[in-house]
Amino acid sequence: MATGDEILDRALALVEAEGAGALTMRRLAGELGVATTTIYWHVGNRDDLVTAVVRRHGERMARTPIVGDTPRDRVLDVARLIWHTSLEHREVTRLAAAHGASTLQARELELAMARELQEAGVVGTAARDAMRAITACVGGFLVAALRTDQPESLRRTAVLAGNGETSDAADLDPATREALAEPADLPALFESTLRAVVDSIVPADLSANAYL
Amino acid sequence: MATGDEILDRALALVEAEGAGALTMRRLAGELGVATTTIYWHVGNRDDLVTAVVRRHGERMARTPIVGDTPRDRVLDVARLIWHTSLEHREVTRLAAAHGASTLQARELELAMARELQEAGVVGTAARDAMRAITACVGGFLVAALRTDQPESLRRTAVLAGNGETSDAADLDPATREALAEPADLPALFESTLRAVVDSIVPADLSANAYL
DNA sequence: CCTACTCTTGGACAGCGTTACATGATCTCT
DNA sequence: AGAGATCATGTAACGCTGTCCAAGAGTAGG
Repeated sequence: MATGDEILDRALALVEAEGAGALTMRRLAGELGVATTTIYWHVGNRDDLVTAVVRRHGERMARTPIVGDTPRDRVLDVARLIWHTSLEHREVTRLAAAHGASTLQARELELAMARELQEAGVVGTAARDAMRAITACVGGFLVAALRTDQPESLRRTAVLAGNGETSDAADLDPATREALAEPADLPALFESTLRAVVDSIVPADLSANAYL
Repeated sequence: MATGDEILDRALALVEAEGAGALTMRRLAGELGVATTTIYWHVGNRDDLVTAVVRRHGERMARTPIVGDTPRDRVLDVARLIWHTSLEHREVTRLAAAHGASTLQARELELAMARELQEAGVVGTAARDAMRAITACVGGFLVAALRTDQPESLRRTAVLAGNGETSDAADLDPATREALAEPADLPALFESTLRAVVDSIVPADLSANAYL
């Protein structure tokens, strides 16, 4: 009746619809009209469940074609793709992050990035280091972006504006203080930072295949 | 008997000694030789507790003096300081991350960074954007570094090496495949990426105060 | 003395992941 | 066709979690 695939699909739908916190064994079982233990039989642990859900989602994420004229452009595109899809399915992203399985979520896309790097002439340990640096940045911006829909008190704007003891930031330029109190344009910031990082790895010269 | 400060100190010690997962209301109460409800009376929610613990730790983090000849060097130093101290107290970092309170943890140091940026001539929204970009990268590398002490199966090396279905990565250069299977030198990678990001914001020319 | 306030406690509630065990269904082999 | 193994599910419990309520101690002040 309830195959492993059905369970995973339902779990994914549940997460997307009601947030990562809604994925509990009992809840999922109820959703499927089945006993909790059935999930254990088919999928295993909750850890296994989450891992499987994240992996499945990661495979779906990688179905978007990668565009760009030069290999370097395509590397950038993969990074943007991770950023976009992760934000689009933010609840799954949150689940993956809480589980420490973000790498699993982006696995397919990271491999795609490795392929594009290879076309750009970056292979071996250099390719690995490039990927780690780029994905680290993407990940960092992602957690920053995901903090956007959090209780106000923990948002960067509130924390840095210095609620309560305002004395800390007293020696800052008023313009800076004011700027810190309102949110930044994270997508734009992501784009420019990403370019800086990629440039430091895949120089723009190489993008035209001049040296290949 | 049990003041709020004592509770927070004990909680912090507990987290540092036995990990973020050990911070439970009952456990902490037992540690203090006190009923669980006492914590609620003094500190409040568990959310409040974690927030307070992270904030307290954040204040302690900011006691290290910032060094560097030029403002730009000091910006770099603050970023490295966040990186170092967060790794040194990784359990608190983990707790903060799980709580979405990383900003709170690094608040004091981020403000210090704002001060150094100001000295480098970066103010207003430019300063805010610079901080966000830098801290996003630091945060990204941190979550990557913290993944190091995770169960093997979720580590990047294992995930990307493609356990199970090895077909996915088949079209990659063997050298790249091999490199992906073993860990990168994250601290070195962090350093170079950080420099790239900071350079894109605070040009090295400015570091000598030539334009100020 | 009695009241008011601060602090602490024990005991409960609902929810969580997980397991041992029993039950029925399905299939296979003789 | 009947016996037995395997698969698939259900019941009920264990220990853990955060949280809250009512009630009790202790200590001041009128």
